[in-house]
Amino acid sequence: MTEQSEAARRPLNTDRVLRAAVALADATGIDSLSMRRLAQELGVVPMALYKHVANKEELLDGMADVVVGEIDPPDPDVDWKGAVRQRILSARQALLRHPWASRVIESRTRPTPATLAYLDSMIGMFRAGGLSVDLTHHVMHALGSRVLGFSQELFDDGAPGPDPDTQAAALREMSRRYPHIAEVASRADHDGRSVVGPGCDDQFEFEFALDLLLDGFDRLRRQGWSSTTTQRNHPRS
Amino acid sequence: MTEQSEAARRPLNTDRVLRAAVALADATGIDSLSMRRLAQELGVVPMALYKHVANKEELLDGMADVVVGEIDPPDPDVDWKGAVRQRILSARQALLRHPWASRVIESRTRPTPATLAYLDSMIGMFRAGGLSVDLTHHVMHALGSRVLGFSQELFDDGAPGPDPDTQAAALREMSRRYPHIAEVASRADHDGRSVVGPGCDDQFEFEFALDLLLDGFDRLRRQGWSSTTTQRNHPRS
DNA sequence: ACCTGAACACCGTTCAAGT
DNA sequence: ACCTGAACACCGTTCAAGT
Repeated sequence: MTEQSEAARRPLNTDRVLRAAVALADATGIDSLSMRRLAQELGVVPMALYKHVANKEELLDGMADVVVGEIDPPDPDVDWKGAVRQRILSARQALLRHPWASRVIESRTRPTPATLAYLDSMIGMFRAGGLSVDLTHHVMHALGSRVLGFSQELFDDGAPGPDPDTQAAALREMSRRYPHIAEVASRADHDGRSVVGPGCDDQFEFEFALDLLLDGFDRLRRQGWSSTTTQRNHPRS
Repeated sequence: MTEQSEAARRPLNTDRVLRAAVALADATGIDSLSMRRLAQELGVVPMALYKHVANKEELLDGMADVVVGEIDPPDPDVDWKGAVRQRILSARQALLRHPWASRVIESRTRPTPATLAYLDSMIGMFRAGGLSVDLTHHVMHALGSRVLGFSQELFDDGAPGPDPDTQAAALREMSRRYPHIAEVASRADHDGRSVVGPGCDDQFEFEFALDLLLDGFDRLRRQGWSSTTTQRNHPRS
């Protein structure tokens, strides 16, 4: 499209690569985003990209972080439920602005820094609202794909992992940077087993959310709920 | 792997192609499933596959249907809530057996026949349970990714669509085959506008489910809910 | 009429040769 | 030391040539 305009001659950096990739995916779809096409868009030889991103997966990681970074910070002047509600709706808007983003975020096998920061902050909102660590944990699972357009369970399955020492160091570093995630992750369950690591009983988490919804449906059924009696904040356009 | 064993010499048909594709994806992951690799597995030249599937997208459609076809039918001897619960947990198991399936199903731009049949039957369960057409509609949206591991909203955005006549004929055929879907899809909203087609207010549906969950969380918080007091049907293995 | 090998237009990434 | 063109090992799909 833009074939090496003057602007494209500026020296490359990771940020410029990422923003160009996001713009290209927005304009032409994620399927036509290739390293070669992106390089061409930047007026650069394909190999030049590999100095700023290790490979395509890392490019996609960075793109995911750009989108997650667009989510509004929490509003401190609202009660916890309202603040969580606003924030999740803001996340939804970010994903709607970049239709490719849900799929890219879902396909990440490791959480990216911006995603971790977002989750940490979200957990902090529940904790500040008075939810226990235990309840907050299951609540985060229950929101699941709703909180970001992806299921956290995808983050569990993974590579063999490094030796115990580096793992412990990584955990300390993680606790420092994301204290709320650490608090939830290190809770002990009622058997006394510590549940850092493999951790979550996915079947339990799935049923927790499923039953919350089914119970809610049943309550509405008994009340004779109808959408016509519900106020719509955002009328159909 | 198997290089044209005797079994592979049997004449090809769509079913055998699909089952081989599912087996290959199960064994080696969806990323290494290519037309060429699949052909090799079947002891066949790549072009031979194109007599049984039009292209790779159609292959993926067929694979999605194989997985959806594995979901158990509803149990007629259980109340609606229990039956829906069982069925969704069965869907979850099917997806867990084929880790690639969620992503493939999510990436379909058009619903496949088995998916439509599953959704139709699921809607029928809610209707039989006494939920109104209106409530059932929003309930299906609320379950969203939970009902199948994908967000139905993905089905909305799409191609230009054929001329009105064929469209009307397709709608009649659809009503005959999937009566419950038709009933929900053709409901009139309170403005009197008929909402076949573009139809759903996604923002409303998203908030409907979000608020059901948030209200549920708040209720549990007030009750001092703890996971240790909750019976786990499926203890951690 | 059917089948298929070769070819086309792409990929992501490696690597050795050039400056 | 840095940069990059060519090459490698793949893709999905078309198409014309062979039977």
